[in-house]
Amino acid sequence: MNVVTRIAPSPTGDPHIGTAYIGLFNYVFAKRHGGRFILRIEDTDRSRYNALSEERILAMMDWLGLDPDESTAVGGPHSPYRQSERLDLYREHVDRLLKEDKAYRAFETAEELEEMRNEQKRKGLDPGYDGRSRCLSSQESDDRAASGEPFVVRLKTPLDGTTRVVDALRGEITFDNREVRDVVLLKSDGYPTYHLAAVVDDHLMGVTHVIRAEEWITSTPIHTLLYQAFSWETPVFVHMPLLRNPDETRTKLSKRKLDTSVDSYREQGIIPEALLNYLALMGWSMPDGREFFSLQEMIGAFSLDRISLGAPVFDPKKLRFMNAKYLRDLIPLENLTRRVKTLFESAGFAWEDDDYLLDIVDVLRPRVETLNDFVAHAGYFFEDDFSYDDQAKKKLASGQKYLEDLEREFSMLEFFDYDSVDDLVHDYVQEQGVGMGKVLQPLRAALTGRAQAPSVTDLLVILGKRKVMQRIGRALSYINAGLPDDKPQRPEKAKNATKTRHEAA
RNA sequence: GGCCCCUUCGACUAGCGGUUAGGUCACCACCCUUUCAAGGUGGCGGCACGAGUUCGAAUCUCGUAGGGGUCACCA
Repeated sequence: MNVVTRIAPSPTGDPHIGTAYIGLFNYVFAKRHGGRFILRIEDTDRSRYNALSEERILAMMDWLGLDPDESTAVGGPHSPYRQSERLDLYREHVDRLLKEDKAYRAFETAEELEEMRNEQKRKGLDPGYDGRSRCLSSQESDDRAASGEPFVVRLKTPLDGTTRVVDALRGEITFDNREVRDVVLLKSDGYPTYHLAAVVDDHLMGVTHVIRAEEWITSTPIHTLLYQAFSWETPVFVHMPLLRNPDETRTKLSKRKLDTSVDSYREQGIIPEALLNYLALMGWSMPDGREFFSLQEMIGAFSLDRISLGAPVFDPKKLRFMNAKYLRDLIPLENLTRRVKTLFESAGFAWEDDDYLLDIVDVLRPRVETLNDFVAHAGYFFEDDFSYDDQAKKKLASGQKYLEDLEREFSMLEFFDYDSVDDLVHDYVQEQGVGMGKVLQPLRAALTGRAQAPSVTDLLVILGKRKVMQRIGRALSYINAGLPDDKPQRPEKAKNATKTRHEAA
């Protein structure tokens, strides 16, 4: 079987985590079977339509590396891939259902429907369209439509019996047809609803496997009935468990409870490899239990029977952990440095030699969780006029003598390579007869303005003799000036703080 | 509320009749250590409940409870 899957996002706002999640599984399933993966834009809701959204969804997929074989961007044999451009197709199919008496026009206004629901509520009945327009004669229906009266087209669902749907993960699910309402297929504005558009497009585009979120299970009988009405073969339905909010409610992922925008994770410095890997773990596991694997490895090992049906809670903490693991262990240094370089550039950092970056990234990577952390931690590698934080000041206060000695010692050191520097420092500490920390912590503070930073030897070597001498000198004059408080007491804003920081230098 | 789906440590999960119920995150302790990390070792902690099937159930069946989804001219 030639497998075809699709993802059908609605362009209504920020690219959603859930779209990435379902996209991943559709992509992987298709690739696993040598099939095609389609991205179709479901823009049939004009009221929620967001013009920028489609582009951002495409960009998200591109960033994740889930490249569709067919889409609004790359085209394909079933163009167009934007539902708003396929209106004639839906109209055509609705006409067919109308002609075959499998659907009917309904002329109720929004107010009438509202009233109907209120009455149902009063009587304690289940709410839902009661089929009141079913009995309209075709003559009356045609006349009223011809006269320009607005109408919708509804599916004529069976009044009794059951509809069986098969979910590949759950088996057969049976619905009583009385539970299935005469849903709207075509809205009064001429746009199709999801039900009609998805079924028509999935069929026309040759979709063989519909992998979507669990929330669609209860509308699957509608789709099954539609396939039957058209005498089309139904695709295989696979309903993935719904991602849940990390709070106590356990409701489906919502932007009010969690940041669900993929763009936002990207901006935070989460890398696509990590996000994809984390999402893969939501409901699926590798046969060998490995938790870290690439998209390619997932494709190589994927099977539906390893999907678990429990509702997975999206845990940003573990996502960050996985991201950190990728940054420190899994991404090759050169590759990582390329990505960090861009961020350093936009942070306004300047450097002469890219090898400098390689060293910085190398020592910083065990200490970061996101790409952005590199920028937050690397300032002192690029700026000489940094301020000293409170802890650093304390270290400096107790280190004047050592810094003076080391300034002298370093100045006499001819080769500033790792071994020479390391030997010098160790010899010096030894001859002082004190703990390493006594000496190295003030030195670290002098070099970085912080009490927490990478190994001092690494810092010395990476910064190089010139900067080391300059920074020790600067720290000594700062100590001599009595460690002035470089933070203004006045509660004014950042502008002043920056200015004062420079003055402190 | 009706209907539908789901149920193993706090979270993600392995398990597919016989296991001291395994791993990962988080948390805690210890080790390493010039700080912070990283790393190493260990710990805490779970089969929702009740019947039944079986020599034997986390695993199969039924029921109960709990959670979620869905009941739009939104997807």
